Amino acid sequence: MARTASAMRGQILESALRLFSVHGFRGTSLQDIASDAGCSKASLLYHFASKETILTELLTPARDALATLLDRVAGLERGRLVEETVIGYVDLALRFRREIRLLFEDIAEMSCHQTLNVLELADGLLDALAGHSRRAPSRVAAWMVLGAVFITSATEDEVAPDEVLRAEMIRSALRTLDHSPQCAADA
Amino acid sequence: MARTASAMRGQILESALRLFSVHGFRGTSLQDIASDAGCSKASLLYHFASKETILTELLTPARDALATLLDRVAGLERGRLVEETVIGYVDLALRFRREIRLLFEDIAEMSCHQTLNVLELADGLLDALAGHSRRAPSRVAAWMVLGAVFITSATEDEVAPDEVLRAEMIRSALRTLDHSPQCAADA
DNA sequence: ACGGTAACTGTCCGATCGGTCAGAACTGAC
DNA sequence: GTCAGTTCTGACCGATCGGACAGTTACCGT
Repeated sequence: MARTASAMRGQILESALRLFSVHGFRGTSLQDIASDAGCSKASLLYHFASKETILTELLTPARDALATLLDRVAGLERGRLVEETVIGYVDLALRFRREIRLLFEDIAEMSCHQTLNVLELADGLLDALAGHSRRAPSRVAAWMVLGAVFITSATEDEVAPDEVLRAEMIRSALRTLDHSPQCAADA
Repeated sequence: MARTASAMRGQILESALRLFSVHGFRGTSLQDIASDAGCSKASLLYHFASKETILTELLTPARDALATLLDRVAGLERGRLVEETVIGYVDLALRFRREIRLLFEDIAEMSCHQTLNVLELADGLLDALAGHSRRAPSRVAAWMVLGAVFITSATEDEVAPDEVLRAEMIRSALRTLDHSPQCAADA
């Protein structure tokens, strides 16, 4: 074939991003990418030094964009700081959706394929968090609480002692859901 | 050796959970688990039918606990529903921390080891979201927003059109941070 | 003491992976 | 047409993985 270098490179990156975001980095082989991109595995390694080089090249734009955002808000006073950061972060996350998805590797795959059908449970949890509401704001907020608690509890660095962490997570979650607590502090 | 069956099984599960939560499922080999548990790889497969069986057995308690929670809150009226669900979910997440961590596989590993030092950026983002505050409530809320936006934007099912999603994410995030918006709707 | 059974292991296997390499196929400049 | 240089590929390699299996060891009821 011998197309121009940049064309094949672009095709490879596109295929890689798509496959990575579905099956994860480890779950996608060079052969998978090659088949999808319509070239040989050896051709991949002609254009990219290694599998990891492909990943790096895919994530670099998102990384740079985040760095730029942090630079931009660095000098702001506290009032504007939080707001600008939030807006910028949300925009970034939406722009680099597939890149974020690939970071999750195979959480989704693992959840689906397993004997334990976690998906159904997640749906139930989501529904309860949204107070059975089907309105978009409630659903979005429910998703956010789901993710927030999930990630925060997986945090490695000790943000706070467990008791404080628990109390703050509950309060923040109820705030996220715009739910005025009735007796949030009970066990 | 021939210890009692349950003792070796327990040791294997313990080693597996620890290694999975650090290096991820795919990133941990049966040999790794065997070495850590102090037995042969063949011994693993005597106690467990396959690698995946180990994973299933590890996740089952968390799955069951979540199912129990959903059952318990199923009949509640809306006022109590949200609150009980949030508290129950937070407690579950903290109780099954390591299980959750293993679901993330190697996000952490990927972030660290790469040329792009994402960790430093994440710290910066966290700091900005917390409005430079070092107080625990602010830090926890910042972590929650970080995770919330991250996961919500990775969502596959269309919760809402992108514009709605964006607006709701921003509003919810600011609510989570207990930040009264000054002009949250601007671009 | 002995035989059955549960616990355990060394060794091997096929599959798959990321990566190498020599050379074929194609291109554009002259 | 020729030829240098780029692009691409089939075939191969070593490593590693999950798993199979026959055989060994330790335990225990009788």
